Amino acid sequence: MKYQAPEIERKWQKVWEERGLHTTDLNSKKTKYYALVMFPYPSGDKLHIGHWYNYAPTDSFARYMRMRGMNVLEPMGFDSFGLPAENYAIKHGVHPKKSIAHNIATMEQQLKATGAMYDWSKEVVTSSPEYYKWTQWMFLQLYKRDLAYRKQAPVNWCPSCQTVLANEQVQDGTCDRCHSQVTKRDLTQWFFSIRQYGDRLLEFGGLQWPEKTKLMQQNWIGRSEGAQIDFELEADKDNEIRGTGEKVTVFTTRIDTLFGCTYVVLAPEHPLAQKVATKKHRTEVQEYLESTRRKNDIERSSEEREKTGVFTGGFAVNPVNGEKVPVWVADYVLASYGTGAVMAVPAHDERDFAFAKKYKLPIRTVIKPRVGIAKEGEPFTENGLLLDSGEFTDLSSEEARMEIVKFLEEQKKARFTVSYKLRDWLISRQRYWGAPIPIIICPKCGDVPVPEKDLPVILPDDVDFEPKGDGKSPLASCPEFVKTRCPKCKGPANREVDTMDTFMCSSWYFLRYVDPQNDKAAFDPKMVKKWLPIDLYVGGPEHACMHLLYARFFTKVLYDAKLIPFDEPFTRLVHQGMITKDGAKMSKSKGNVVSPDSFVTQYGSDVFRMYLMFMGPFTEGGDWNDRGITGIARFVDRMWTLINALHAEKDSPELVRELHQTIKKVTEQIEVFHFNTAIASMMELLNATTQSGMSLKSKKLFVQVLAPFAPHLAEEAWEKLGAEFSIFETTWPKFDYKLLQSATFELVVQINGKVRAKIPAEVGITKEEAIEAALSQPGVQTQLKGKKRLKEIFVPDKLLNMVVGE
RNA sequence: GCCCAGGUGGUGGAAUGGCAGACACGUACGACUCAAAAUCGUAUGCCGCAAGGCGUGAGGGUUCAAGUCCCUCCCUGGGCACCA
Repeated sequence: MKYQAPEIERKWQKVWEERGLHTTDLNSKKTKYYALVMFPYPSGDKLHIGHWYNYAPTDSFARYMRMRGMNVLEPMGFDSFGLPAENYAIKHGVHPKKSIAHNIATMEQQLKATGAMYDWSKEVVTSSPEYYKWTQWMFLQLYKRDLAYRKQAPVNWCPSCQTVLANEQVQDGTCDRCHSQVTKRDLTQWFFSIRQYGDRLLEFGGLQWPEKTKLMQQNWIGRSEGAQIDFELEADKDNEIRGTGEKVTVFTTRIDTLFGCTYVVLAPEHPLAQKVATKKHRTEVQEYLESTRRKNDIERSSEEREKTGVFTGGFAVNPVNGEKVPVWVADYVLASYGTGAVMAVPAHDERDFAFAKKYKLPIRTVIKPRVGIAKEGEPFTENGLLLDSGEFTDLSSEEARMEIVKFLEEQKKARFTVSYKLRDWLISRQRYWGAPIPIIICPKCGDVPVPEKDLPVILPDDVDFEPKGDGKSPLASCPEFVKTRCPKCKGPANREVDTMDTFMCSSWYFLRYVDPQNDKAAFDPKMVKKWLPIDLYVGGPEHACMHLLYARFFTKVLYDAKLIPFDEPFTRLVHQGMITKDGAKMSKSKGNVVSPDSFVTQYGSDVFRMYLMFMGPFTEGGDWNDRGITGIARFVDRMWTLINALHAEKDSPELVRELHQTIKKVTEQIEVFHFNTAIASMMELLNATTQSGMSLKSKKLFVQVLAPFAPHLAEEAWEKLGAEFSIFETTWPKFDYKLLQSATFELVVQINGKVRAKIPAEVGITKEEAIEAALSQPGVQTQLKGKKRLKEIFVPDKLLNMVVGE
């Protein structure tokens, strides 16, 4: 009798829904377990293999936790604002509101067909006014805490998406959505001060996160300890510095090399770059500043490109020895990092060295290796001992870094500081499909936040949302939206027309799931206290330095505002791997997309999900292969045959041992997301029953263990075996250590580390007995002929290694 | 360039320092069948008729014993990239 997957799956999905099996009672006294997957954005209208690969195994884990007695919450929702949804709408000539409603409806049906136990009563859709009202409220909380500010700055601009991008959304100088080259624009934009949280975001105490992800965030935050040093600018009758007492502050991590500084470099955007230029050099400097402004990031940071720069004519004074050094402007110095100015030490820095060589600037060695000598013709960039450095000579780099700063600190010419690569989070977007920024710009009062009682600031429907290439938000062309009154002075004012980065929506959605219908608050603090932080969060590693960082930032801000009692949102984080086709990422443009639908129709969702889990370790992903799925299909059919076969009277001790080994293995492997080996052990157990069959009692245990992996099959089998609905309300089987023990084992006999015999032996035999047994083996005897026995290594109940020599 | 992760049969992959290749795909042969498919059974790392030998990217080392630990190098994937 073949297992009829489609019918049976439909049957149980209906029963589960009717009986409300997947509706989590948030007020239950049972221990809570919050299992969450990163919610999808409904930009296409279908679930692809990546969704399945992410969601199905996570659901299996959640089902397992449920059987472990936890009150599991597994919610689902849609991240429906943003560029992908908007671009889809533009392409299909539909209003995004319509297209996402359609796509969500389709995806909901497909998600239900996976058989996952999502609690749809807690669904969240971020583009609904009921939701984005609170996203805007979040903005106001940050604003209140002085963590949101508007500033004119050079920002990343994607000419194709017609919007600015956060630093995190630029990859290799291109837009992470459309891969167009990103250019720079000077715009006034809203930022969040995530940099202020740099140090706290570096802490991962107690979090079960992949080391790799923590490292990626640490590298992205890029904390460096160093010092700022002030170089006074030499007054020159020819420049604008004269009489102003201006100074250049540089940032360095290598204060120990200060005596080797032979020039100072300003970034082209540095405010002093023009001022310091003398009359003679002014034209040249101006031209250089112009030319760098025209270049994009790629051109500016290209490795092959030679460094360029110009001498300003100005000089700065090295505070440690009063030496006058020339001031240059060069675009190898970044305006956005440190102070936008550096002291150049060509002898001990690769970049300064290359620049000094090109422009024939002096190179002065002030650090020597502790042992040996430095290589000729290249900079020595490691720590060492100081040379020709006045009273600091002979100190180690480490000591000198402390001493020199202390010395200059007394004269107020230096101080210890910390720099971060992390930049503040730019959240303004010049696009239509997002939550409007709740700010009113009043000609009298300036930026005024929209009062909380006036939220949400509704995104108008009737707007020509297609970008017109003027770099302005489409909302700017909607006077009904723009024209408003200032909440303070009641005079006429304009609304901010930019919308918020979608990452704002996803930075707090996990709080909303536990109280999704609340129209008085973003969430009920009692519910959040009970249900968060999230026990398990599963999603792709590509979010390491975006969503995951932003969500941590938001959580810390809400914690500081005493709105929530925890400051880390995700206790355990797991990344799924990527499914490829012929080694390549699946994409519509490559035409190598594998659709789950036909496989689900043919084999059922149980088989499909189990195959995805069986392919390899969950975190590794893998290459899709049509053929392998038959292995799982056979397993399911044979399982079904076993269920329906006559129950054996009694199981052999070996089969009982095998059963308990399987329970143990599956339990252990599921905990660490090694679903592939868990399934393999169930296959072994099934293989062991082909001759003997299985007793009813054992079958039930077997089916329970299988349940998280093949929920429909298990529920049907549970019924077939005469047990009461639902298998998911039963308790996960325990394995019995006593039953795992065997009276005999196979003694492995090695000679000089090579296996020469395997002897059945009784558990607990002594070394002497083992040697005796080994010597009786003909194979061992041949190997020992003419050799001297030197010693034996005996591993009880496992192995005997005989070491022999001539 | 820097920082991670990884390299195991024809394929996906498995192995707390203790039998390399579990489990599965594929392949071959057999059973069933008029036949095919499906199913079931047997075999399947490589060389060799065999005894045996060789095998976890390469080369060294530690150890009674190394896929696993250490060193050097090569390759693949991911992240960062003029961050001073």
